[in-house]
Amino acid sequence: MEARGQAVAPSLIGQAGIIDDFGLSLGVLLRAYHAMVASVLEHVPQGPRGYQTLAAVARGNQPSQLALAGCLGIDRTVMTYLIDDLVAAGLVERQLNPADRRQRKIVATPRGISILEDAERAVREAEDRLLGALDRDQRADFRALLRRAACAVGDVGDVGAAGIPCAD
Amino acid sequence: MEARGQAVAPSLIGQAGIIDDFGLSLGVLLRAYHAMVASVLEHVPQGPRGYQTLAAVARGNQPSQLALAGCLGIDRTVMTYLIDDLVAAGLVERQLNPADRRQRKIVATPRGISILEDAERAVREAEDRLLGALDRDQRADFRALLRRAACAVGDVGDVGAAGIPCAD
DNA sequence: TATTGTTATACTCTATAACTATA
DNA sequence: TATAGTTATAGAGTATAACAATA
Repeated sequence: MEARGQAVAPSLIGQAGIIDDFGLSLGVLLRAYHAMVASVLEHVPQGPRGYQTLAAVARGNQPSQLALAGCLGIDRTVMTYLIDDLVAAGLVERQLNPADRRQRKIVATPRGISILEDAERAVREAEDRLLGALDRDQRADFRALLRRAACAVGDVGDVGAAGIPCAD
Repeated sequence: MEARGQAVAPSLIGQAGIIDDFGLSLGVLLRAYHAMVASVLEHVPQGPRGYQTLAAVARGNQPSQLALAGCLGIDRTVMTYLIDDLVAAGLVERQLNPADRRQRKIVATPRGISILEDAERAVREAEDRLLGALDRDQRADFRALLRRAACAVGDVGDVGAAGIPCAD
């Protein structure tokens, strides 16, 4: 509802040497990703973030909410609300760790697993639509390069020494 | 200051089949980008966003704040504050368009151009550090694929018909 | 009547601090 | 004393609505 006349130009990204900014492209792509997967994640609370958390719960093996928050790069206070919503939706459960009763181990319910599997398919399709300008090989290349780059930056900083190395 | 013991794992991204999420990788990379360039853009108000706006002002030729906002994908109300700060820093000026006195054409000052040129070099170096896990050819590939993908999503929706086609 | 720019307001997301319980 | 989790509060960032000036 914004670009009506000819006054408002479309994105300048990629327009032959006018503006070709890496950060802007990254931001545009992430925003478009959020918009696209949001419409596909109606059964998952908190959209992409809830989906990523559910996937980390089901596919990973994190012993606590804190560990979960750490590996997703979000705050532990945010994780509380996130888990609250996932529990309310019946997708995960909080289990007390008998060995250390301060920790809550988050496990996916059967329903959570089922929803996740559907969501993974739908998200994958949305991603391919998002990368529609690239052909199959280019999409695969882009995914691989993105993964490698993100993996490397995820390892910098305070982790590293004690950290599990990024299996490339 | 978070991962001390062995309880908190580093990012799960890329860890051999545990979690390999496109959206998570994109988010991680953008956050790291923001952190990296922020430390490099001390002379540019509003960090990456101010930098992108300054670049759009200097490199593009947008007739109004609204056009500027449109091509950067931000709200016109945000653009007002952004321009306010860039003007206060002496990097751009508001010029009234005599042909349509509702519009303000934003132009870069000599100081703005100078700051921009320095910033562009510094940002480029920061980007290469960010993509340090990729070699030279891979970085070039990644930049090109990212640009093409972002360009395509930037063109969808309300623009398109009236829009300038994305010069690929 | 519609559009540009501004201002004020509200809403969302995230970060900080304080608290409880466990160790 | 330190850590896991929760809650409350505050701060960014962003979106919505109302307004003045101009077309």
